[in-house]
Amino acid sequence: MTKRKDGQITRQKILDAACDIFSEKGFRQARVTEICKRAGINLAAVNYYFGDKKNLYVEAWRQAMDQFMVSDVLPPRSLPPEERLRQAIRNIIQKVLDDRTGSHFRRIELMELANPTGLIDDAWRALIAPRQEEMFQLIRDIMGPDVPEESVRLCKMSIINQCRGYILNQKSRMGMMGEAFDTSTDQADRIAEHITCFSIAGIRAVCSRNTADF
Amino acid sequence: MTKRKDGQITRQKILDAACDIFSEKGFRQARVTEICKRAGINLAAVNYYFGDKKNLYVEAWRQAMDQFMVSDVLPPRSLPPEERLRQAIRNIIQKVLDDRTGSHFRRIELMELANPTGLIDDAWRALIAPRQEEMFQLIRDIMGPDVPEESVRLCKMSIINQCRGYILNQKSRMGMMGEAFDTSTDQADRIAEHITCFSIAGIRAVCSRNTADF
Amino acid sequence: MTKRKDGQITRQKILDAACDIFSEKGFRQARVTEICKRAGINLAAVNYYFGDKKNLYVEAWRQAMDQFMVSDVLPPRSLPPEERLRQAIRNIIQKVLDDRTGSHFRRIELMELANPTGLIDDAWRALIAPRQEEMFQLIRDIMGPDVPEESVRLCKMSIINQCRGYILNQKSRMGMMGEAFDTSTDQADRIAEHITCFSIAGIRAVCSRNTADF
Amino acid sequence: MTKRKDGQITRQKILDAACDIFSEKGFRQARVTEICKRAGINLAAVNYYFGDKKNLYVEAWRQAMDQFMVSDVLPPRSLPPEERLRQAIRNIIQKVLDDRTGSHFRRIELMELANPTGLIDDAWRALIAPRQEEMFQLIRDIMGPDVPEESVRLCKMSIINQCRGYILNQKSRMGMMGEAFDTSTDQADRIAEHITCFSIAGIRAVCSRNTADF
DNA sequence: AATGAATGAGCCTTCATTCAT
DNA sequence: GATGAATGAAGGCTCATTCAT
Repeated sequence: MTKRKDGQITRQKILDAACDIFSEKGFRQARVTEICKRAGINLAAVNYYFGDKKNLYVEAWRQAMDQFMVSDVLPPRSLPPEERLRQAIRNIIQKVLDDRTGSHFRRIELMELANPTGLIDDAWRALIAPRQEEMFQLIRDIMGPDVPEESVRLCKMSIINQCRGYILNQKSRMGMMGEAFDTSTDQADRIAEHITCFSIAGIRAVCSRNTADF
Repeated sequence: MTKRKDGQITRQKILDAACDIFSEKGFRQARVTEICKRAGINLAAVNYYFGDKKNLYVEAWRQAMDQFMVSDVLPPRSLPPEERLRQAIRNIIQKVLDDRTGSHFRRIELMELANPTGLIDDAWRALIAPRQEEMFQLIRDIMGPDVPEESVRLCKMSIINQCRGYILNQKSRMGMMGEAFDTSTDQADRIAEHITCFSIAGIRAVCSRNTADF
Repeated sequence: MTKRKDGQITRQKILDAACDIFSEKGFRQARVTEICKRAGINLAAVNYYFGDKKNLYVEAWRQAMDQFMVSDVLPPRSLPPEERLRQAIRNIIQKVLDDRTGSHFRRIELMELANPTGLIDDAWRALIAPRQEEMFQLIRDIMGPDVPEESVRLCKMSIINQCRGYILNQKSRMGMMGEAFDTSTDQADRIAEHITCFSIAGIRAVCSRNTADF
Repeated sequence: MTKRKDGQITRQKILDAACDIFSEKGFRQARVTEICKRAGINLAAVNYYFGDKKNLYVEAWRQAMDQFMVSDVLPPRSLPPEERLRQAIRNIIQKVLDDRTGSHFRRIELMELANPTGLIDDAWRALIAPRQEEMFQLIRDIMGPDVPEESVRLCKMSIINQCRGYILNQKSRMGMMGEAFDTSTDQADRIAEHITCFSIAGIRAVCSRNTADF
């Protein structure tokens, strides 16, 4: 019994280390050796528990996704849509700027977008795509039913892309240009508030442009 | 036809192939073998012309940068700032969505942000950072002198990040969610127009929020 | 018999093969492939056990040094200095002419002198230089305190160089000029005796020349 | 006519550079590229003038040998043998310690002894071995006709090895142990004088030991 | 007479994976 | 349940050599 428990603990340590490394370097650049070293376990254990690197990646991604899902509660529909958007954005940004497990999901997602392996496409489509659909609906609620679908989609892209950008900024000194953003919680809130304010105005503008056009 | 060509031609073929592969896969994941195969030359020629992979990367990046710079004329300052922003965004988006050489620069930049090698930081700082400064000034012109610098920076980030996101979408089927954006010129213009409209409204909102604060 | 052995055994086999090859060909000209072939192991095992070629070289040198040190007991100080010199020279020559592990240390040292890598300078200074200092003292004991230091040093060089020369003779047919020295133990003793006799007389001559000068 | 002259000049430049590099690094560690760079000529010229690296080595060696021979006039036989030995040793040491062309021959010889290629064995046997025979005779003249041949040979080895050692000392900081020998002409004379004094005494000692033995 | 261009062979190293215990 | 040992495949780099002009 205790033995099994140890096994699960070891497995978990590998998974945690894998999340760290994969989110930091992406699938290909991550080294199995490095993951094992960080986990403090034997190199062969990866094969023992996960078969191969690819499967470890999928499992790590699944864990990151679960951790993300658990804490990613969308704001209650009773709130006005703008307020729901505000909370959603703050939620995203806080996790993006969180150096701990909070950013694993978003970082792996980004690495996968930048350098696709195709290994997690299916899981992504099954579990994450619906979330994006919720974001779509949220924006649709703000814009009203009359604007064409493409406009809603473009607004959704604008918001998601604004948030995603901050992942990159954490990874490279290049993006900074000496503008040392400090990523404290306070800063996260200021960024989130900015994106919210910026985007709500953007949405409204796109909205009225569309209605004006027709 | 001749077996020993001009040399500059061969060099150029290597460089072009390198731009393709590096922008597609990033420095580490790019294979010198693959670059040579695409260029139709011997593996050792890379050493002959460029010394090593690192230097080839730097040279490829330099070429991508030159190609980018040549066509990246900022709008004349005589135009009102909003119009200049519109043109600047269209310029960026068109090149981002251009499958040919136009997107090399932005793609390599993205790969470098996601997986920094540090090899091009210096060139980036020297040549690209000033461009970002111009974008900063452009937004400052729109916002006026009274808003705090952080607000201007955040707006700049919002715009750049909106544009950058479309590079990711080109690389992965994941981001699409079946929303097959066609990346024709027409589509590029629609996206650019959206970002412009969205962002100008965003900028103004942030602007008035700031002045209201004080 | 078993396919997976103790590991230390394999490590030792690599090390022994490395001593052979490195002492025969020097660092640069030695081929890791050849070492592995001689050790009967896979090429990648070098990386597994030693990291890289440089480190294997350092470890091989260390082993050669240890084997050398263990049997390199200086003659007891109770003996008259001439007798101590006689024993020291015999000790050196016997190991120089020993085709087995005995000559590894001196051969690698020679290769390093002829084609320095700099990889073993530190270990050399720490462990071997003091030995040379002992030889210096031994000669100083013979010469007495009045001769200038340079004379002692030159005598030390004369003795060491006489011994070293026989390493060269073993490596090339060129030096032989058809004078097939057989390197049997008997021959080693005759060479050692010659060098001793030759050198003691030389030392005394230098000694009296110096005292005559003053 | 002038063209041919240029050709000879180029050929000579290659040869001089080859002597430098080969004597410094030995055959295998010398790089054709480096030789050409030092000669200021095209890489392919080596093949044009010399066919391949091996032949260039042989030719470089031949030139070094010629330069050596020209200046290596043995002392006149009219002098007493000890004086002839003194001059011969000074001759060797001066050239050994000469950083310019003087040391090429001895250095290449040493590298060949330490790491034989076998490429110059024949030339060595034909031209150099006789010189060693002269040295043998010189020592024989000192020792007289009664000592066994092996004793003469061992004395010859003692002298040659004493001289050879100083080549190694110039190449590695290791051999020095902080005893910075300065290799000025003055120093060369002191070393030569030491070896002479040391060796003549040594020869005599061996001599009398032998006669005493019989 | 001379050279720029190009190549092939070989080397060291990395790394995921497999084997035997 | 877990691990130390070992390996094969592949990558980047070096370098002497060859080719065409």
